[in-house]
Amino acid sequence: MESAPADPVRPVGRGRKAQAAVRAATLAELFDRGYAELTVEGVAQRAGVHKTTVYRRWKTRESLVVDALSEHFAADIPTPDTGAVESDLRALAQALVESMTGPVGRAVQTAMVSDAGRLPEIAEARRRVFADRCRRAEPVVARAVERGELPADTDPSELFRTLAAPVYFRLLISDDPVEDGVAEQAVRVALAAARAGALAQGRSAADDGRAGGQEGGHTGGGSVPLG
Amino acid sequence: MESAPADPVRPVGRGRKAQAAVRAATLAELFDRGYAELTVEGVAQRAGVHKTTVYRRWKTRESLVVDALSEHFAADIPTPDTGAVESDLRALAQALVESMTGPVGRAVQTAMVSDAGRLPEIAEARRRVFADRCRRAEPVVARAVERGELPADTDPSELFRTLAAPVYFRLLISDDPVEDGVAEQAVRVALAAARAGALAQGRSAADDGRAGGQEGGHTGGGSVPLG
Amino acid sequence: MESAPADPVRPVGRGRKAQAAVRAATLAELFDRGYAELTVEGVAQRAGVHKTTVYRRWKTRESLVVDALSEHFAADIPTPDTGAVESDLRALAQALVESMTGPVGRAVQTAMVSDAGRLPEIAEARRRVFADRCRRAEPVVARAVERGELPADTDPSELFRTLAAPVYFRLLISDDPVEDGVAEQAVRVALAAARAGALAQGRSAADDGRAGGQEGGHTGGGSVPLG
Amino acid sequence: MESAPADPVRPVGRGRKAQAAVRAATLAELFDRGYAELTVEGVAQRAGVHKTTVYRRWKTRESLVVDALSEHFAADIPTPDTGAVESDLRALAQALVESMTGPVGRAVQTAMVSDAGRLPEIAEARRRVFADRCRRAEPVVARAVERGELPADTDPSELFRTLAAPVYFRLLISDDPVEDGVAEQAVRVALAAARAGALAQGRSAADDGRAGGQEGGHTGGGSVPLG
DNA sequence: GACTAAACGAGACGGTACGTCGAGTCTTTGT
DNA sequence: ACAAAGACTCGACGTACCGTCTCGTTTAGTC
Repeated sequence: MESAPADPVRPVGRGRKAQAAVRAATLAELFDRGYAELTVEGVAQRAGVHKTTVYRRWKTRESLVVDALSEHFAADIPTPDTGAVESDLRALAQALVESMTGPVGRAVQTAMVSDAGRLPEIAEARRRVFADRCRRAEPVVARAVERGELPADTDPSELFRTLAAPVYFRLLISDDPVEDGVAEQAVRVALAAARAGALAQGRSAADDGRAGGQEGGHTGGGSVPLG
Repeated sequence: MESAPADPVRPVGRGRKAQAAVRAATLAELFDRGYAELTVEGVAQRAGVHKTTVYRRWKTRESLVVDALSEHFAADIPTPDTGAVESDLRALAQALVESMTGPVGRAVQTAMVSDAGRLPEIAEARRRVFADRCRRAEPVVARAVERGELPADTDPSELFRTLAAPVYFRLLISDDPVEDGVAEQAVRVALAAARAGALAQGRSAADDGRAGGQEGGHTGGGSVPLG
Repeated sequence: MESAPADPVRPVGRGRKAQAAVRAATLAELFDRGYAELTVEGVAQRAGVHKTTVYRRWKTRESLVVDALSEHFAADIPTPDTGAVESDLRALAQALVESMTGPVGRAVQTAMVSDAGRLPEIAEARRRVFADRCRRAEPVVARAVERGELPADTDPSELFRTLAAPVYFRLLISDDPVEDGVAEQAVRVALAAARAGALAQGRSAADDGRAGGQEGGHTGGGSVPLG
Repeated sequence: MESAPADPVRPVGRGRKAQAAVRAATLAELFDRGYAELTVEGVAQRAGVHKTTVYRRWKTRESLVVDALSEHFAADIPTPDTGAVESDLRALAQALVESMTGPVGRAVQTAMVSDAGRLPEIAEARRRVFADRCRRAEPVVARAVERGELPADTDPSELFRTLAAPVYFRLLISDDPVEDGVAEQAVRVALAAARAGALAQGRSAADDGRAGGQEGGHTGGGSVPLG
């Protein structure tokens, strides 16, 4: 997501530290003031760096935010294999909760659905992340079905959504606290639903049929006569 | 949220129409460009009105957004009473889905969790709305318990959250489409979970213990050394 | 200078009083804040009248100022005839001094050379006033010459200017006080100069030769490349 | 009047030229439109510079005007010593005339008595300039008295005022042309008056007694009930 | 250990938008 | 009919930040 992060040859020295400071400052400002109120000058000042130093590496305010976030929103959840669905799901849910508690995680998640989420790169990353995670749930479900713990037609994506939705809902939508019990509760609900066959494939009309277009997504679209 | 929207006596003339136009333009800009990129001049131009006319009634860009949104985020969901939990919940879920599909609903909901959600009034409203809706679920649950459709200790708030979370998740977090099946699916999941006793009161540590403070909420807080 | 000041028929009632109040308020604002800082709203408020009431009678801020001043800058100096030049001149000088001491006189005179003086009507009036006054000096000089008090070729205009200049200079240019002695001093100087033949006609190249053009007058002119 | 005009080290580059252009444009606008109609945007445009560039160096419209004028209103008149009063005074008068003919001089002088003259700095400068010039006349008078050309009690300040008044009067008050003969005429009048003892010290009550307050000066004062 | 080239601090600049004030115009309401 | 009230357009104010640019000044890696 950066010009040449893999090339450790040239900018090893002084620049490296400054870059890290700027990225950290960006996250901090994102947390304190939000994307809309984030200013390059504020970030620079917070990083103890001059404005031009920021602009030297990042063309725009947007790319700065994208870069600062991109370090974190790829922090991936592992695919658990504990031998039982319940503990598998618990591991998944706890990993989710942990990834979004703490200042950095919170800042990143909040930013992802805030106005920063309208940036194409962020929107793309968000979609990719959830697609990845849904796919990550597939082996878990497969194993559970083999073990006879879940119905054969259980939809992994739907299971993952059911697991993740309450966590995100509490954190980003309803401002309810996200505490330990939340993960446990999500597991219970998802498991009960899955066992009851409520997460069977094909029953949801919306399923995964969102191939292609995705017009009118989060980023809004053309002019709409709302009035 | 307004001085006297029901009183058509005084400001009937030119001002009334202009106000409505500005509010509509604000929502449209919110949808098209997002809160961060919304400019008063853009709104004014879109409303066919001069910038100072906007500032006459709204002190700041923020209050303009708050006012434009406040007409819609109180659009309340009715308390259904159809004689059966399933249809009650279906009515609830469908009302939710309907309230956030269509350009206006989408713009409002997106704005609520975007940077506009950091505005104290918006954050307050968001919390109030969900608290209201949770309370709205109480009679539904009570009747279901009476009818023996749900366990006696079913938590209405948790039920509502389980119903609402997937809808909001798809719309705002994962950018999945929100279609007809989504409401139905949410009902199935919530019902299965409730029947399985997964939504029993007291089992969730986070329960409703968020009395008072709610410090460190969505609006971010003091400076945090993220780096 | 007004639409119909001589017609006392119609606007006797409420309007009459309001007009006077506005005019007085205009002078007061002119004195307190100066022409550049004079605002119609300030005048209206000071006059206890609504802005539109001012605009009903005066098309522009400028015409308001012109009208308010025009009552006073025509307040003419009488042509004295006391039987001796010295006392004639003294009467003239004292009339001048009196016309510009006191708040109103001071406000009017200051306004005349301030930016209000760029208004064509004001510039015109100023020129007319001084031309009139120079002409007013003619009989005084004629009689003095007859009496043998002054040289035959004494220029009345020049005499008047010599009399008036120090008074205006102190009031408007050097901010020196304009007190009783000033008039007396001006008389002595003018008399001494006239008797010494320093005010003889034709000696001043600039004399009254300013017929016509008057390009580059007080009002400034076209664009000049000063840099 | 500037930070370090003699130090050509630092701001040599782009800034220097822009500053000069803005100052020149300010004078030009002052001449063309007057102080009251002078706008920062107009000045910026005329200087071929952006508005914010003007505001970067000058906090307000007023300080811009003050700075632009301050380069010129200190342009001092030399103290002549030609060996004879008449030629000394002639040199003085001609220097005066020259300093206020030509577009820049005219603009500056006009601005000094216009509404810009209400600015404290301008008023102060105006007073200081005339005080300086009066003092400058002292050695001229002293030498003339030694030579027996003028009465011993001749007041230098009064002499200077008598010399300057007609020039300023023609330029700023009566809009008469200021031509070559004017200086000559002023010298004749001043000389005649001085020789006749009309400029003796102590005879003018107002003399230099303006110690202290000087309340109600050119800058206007508190609210006065003119009506 | 001196040299070179990059990265940096500093800050002016053209721009866009902010939120405010005042000029004039126009419409509505009350008398 | 006219005056009070006030909403509206328009233009300028003075401010903050954006992103670009050009200077000197470190300072890191090389010779």
